[in-house]
Amino acid sequence: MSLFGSHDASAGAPSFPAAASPLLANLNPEQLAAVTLPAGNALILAGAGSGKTRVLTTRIAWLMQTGQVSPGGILAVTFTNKAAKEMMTRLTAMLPVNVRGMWIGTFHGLCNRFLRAHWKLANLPSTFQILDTQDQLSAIKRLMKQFNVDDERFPAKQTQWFIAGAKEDGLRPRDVEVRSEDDRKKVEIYQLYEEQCQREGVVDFGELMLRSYELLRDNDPVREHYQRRFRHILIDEFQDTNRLQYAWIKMLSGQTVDGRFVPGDSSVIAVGDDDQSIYAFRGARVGNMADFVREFDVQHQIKLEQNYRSFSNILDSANALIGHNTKRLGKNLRTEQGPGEPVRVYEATSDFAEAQWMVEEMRQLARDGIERKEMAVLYRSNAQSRVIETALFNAAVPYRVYGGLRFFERAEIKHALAYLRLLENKDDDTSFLRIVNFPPRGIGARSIELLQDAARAAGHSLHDAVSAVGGKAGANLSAFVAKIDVLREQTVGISLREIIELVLDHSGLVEHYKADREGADRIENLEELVNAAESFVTQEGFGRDAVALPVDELRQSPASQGLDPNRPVLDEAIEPLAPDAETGETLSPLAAFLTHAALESGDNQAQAGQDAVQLMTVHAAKGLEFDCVFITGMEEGLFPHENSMSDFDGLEEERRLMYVAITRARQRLYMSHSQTRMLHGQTRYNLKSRFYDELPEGALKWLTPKNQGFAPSAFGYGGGYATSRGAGGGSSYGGGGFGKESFASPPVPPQKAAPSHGLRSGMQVFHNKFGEGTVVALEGTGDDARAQINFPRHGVKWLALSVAKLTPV
DNA sequence: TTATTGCCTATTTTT
DNA sequence: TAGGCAATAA
Repeated sequence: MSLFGSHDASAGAPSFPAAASPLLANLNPEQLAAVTLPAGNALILAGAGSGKTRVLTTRIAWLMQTGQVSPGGILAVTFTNKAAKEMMTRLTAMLPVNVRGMWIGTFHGLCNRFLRAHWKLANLPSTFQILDTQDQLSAIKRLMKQFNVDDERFPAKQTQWFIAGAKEDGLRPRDVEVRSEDDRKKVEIYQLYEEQCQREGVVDFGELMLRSYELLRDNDPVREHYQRRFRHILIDEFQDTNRLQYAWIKMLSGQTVDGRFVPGDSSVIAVGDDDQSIYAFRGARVGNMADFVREFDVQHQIKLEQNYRSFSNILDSANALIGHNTKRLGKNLRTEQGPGEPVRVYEATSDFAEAQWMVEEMRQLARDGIERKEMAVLYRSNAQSRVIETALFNAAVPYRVYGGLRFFERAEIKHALAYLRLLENKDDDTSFLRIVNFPPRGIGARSIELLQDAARAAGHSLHDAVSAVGGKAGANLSAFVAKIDVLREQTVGISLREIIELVLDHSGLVEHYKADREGADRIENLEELVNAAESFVTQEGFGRDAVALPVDELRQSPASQGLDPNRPVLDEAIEPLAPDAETGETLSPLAAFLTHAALESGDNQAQAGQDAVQLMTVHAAKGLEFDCVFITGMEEGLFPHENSMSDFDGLEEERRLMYVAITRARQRLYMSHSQTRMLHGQTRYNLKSRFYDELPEGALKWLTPKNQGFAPSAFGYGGGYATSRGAGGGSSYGGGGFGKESFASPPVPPQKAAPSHGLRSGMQVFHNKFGEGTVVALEGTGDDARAQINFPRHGVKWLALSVAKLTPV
């Protein structure tokens, strides 16, 4: 196996001369090698800021331009809709190709498209709806109530996690290993949930993947068709794939013979960065990268290590930090840019002071001509944003917080969508229940219970069981169902926009929110929904994701794609596979829009485009870059997060997270921590993050004196703090070429007296019964003071300091 | 049936 | 501290 490192990148000599295409201009040797890889499976290890997306799109364009594949022969998978869109935009800019007909999208988007085309074989109704996480949870809650499952013992959230996890591992209820009574119960609920979904014609996210995986697995003609068709498969963010996604890729690109996977004729290119794997907590398996190399008999591995984003002080910090991880494929970023500014480190006395300092620093940066949208504040957990927001708000600095509710997740939008979904699929009980009594129309819990009983008895959906309920409840319910049915009839033959306007008018939603004095925003959002639908119809040609491919598109000629017709296209001879076309080949605009809404939850904040400081979690920052980055809350227990500190893998993931945070910065990087912090309404005293110790001293500049950590002799606490700005501290600012240094408000001594117990997190203590342990967290003062201590032998415990006898070691 | 109070919990998140 | 959710009173 040849390893194309930085020095012998040309060993991956393209079979097509580089000069032949302007596409290949300005690629570095590694990038060029990756773009022009010969057919075969390959792994591209793409470091942060190494031009990964460019390589990926150029590869696709090059393959098509050189006639090695037609647009229909490409399968490109990304993790987010944003990435897919970006890829299509860039591709369009490179080649006059109809990207809409191409199979470029997220795993879920592509699976949806596949299932829409083969709904019958997949045993789904043609109108199947997609449950998002919220819908799934409420479906599970409903089911558990119906079957009287003890929700103390089996919290709905946990059950949801169990089901989603099983599906991600490709396990149906009968495949799940049962090792306890609780397991048995959970599997039983899983089974019931599946039956409920099937009855209602809905699929959750995991089901989209699993169902299409199984269809490929069990249906030879279908599998063989797609295997022949997708000659080039490219997967982005491979380190984030889960077991099922990996199995899905295998299914599309080879066979398993005698339990052993044998790669097929297609070329699979996996692009990823194990150092940026930060989603293990939700099922991502970095191990897929190593498995891929082994199982796909990878002949070519290329490392993209040239970084085009950051100065070397920043990169050196990132490299040094991630070097402390043991489980790595191995990679080192380098840059041709100079050292740049040092990484600035600041210790504040309180989270409030930390935010204050940051605001001042930002003002200075702004005066130096940095745009606010080029400044980002990163934090480990969302709760940390509050103080920062307050400080920014008080200083009248515009800011934008990422995270929180997205457009299609808002309650009013979900209500409106529920009406629309019910028009499309009357059996969707989740949607039915969401709106039977919203706006309130006198249908309470009792009526709904009656209806559910009737539905269960008759084996009907709630919609169909209404006639079986008598009395006043029945009358109300009938009125509701009649309203829906009338709406459905009225929507025939009118545009999507008109359908939505009709529903908004007749559902009473708008009226309801008008009566609410805080409903103005919600009405605005509902109006925005009309706009969203409108632009969906016009821009997206409704339903790139949702529409089953017209048969013709499967065999577009190169000429019709705007490509050079003289180039040989190798896969033209594939017989098209007709979609299950019973109800026509395309979905109605409404159905397509609903799919779009479920698969793409939309932006989380509308006021984009404004020049505002960007606030987000480190996770949310992945894939983004900024001129200036502040990493805040660099404290033990926060970053690394306390819940991750106990096990080795958890800590390594925290370190990767830190690595992601550092590599977001182009020019300037700040890190800060605080001596005290309000968390959950209590003051905590955290030690500064261990990650500081893993950074190269030479790349850092401490704006406040570097605290020596906590010397046992200073057990009386507070030793360093009040004086932390002491002699000569923090004032040695070299004014770099970046602008003037600023140091606005010096740290203020803590307002509150230091706690008398003198413990600090990170300290080693001794307990008579539990032995030696490490202080993880502290809270409260006086008699209420408690310490959370990790005892290697007894686990993590909270101890009241007024009771427990602890001695420092 | 609806409004209110009180309790509980509290990483990271895309599809 | 604050938000979400469920039991409780009107």
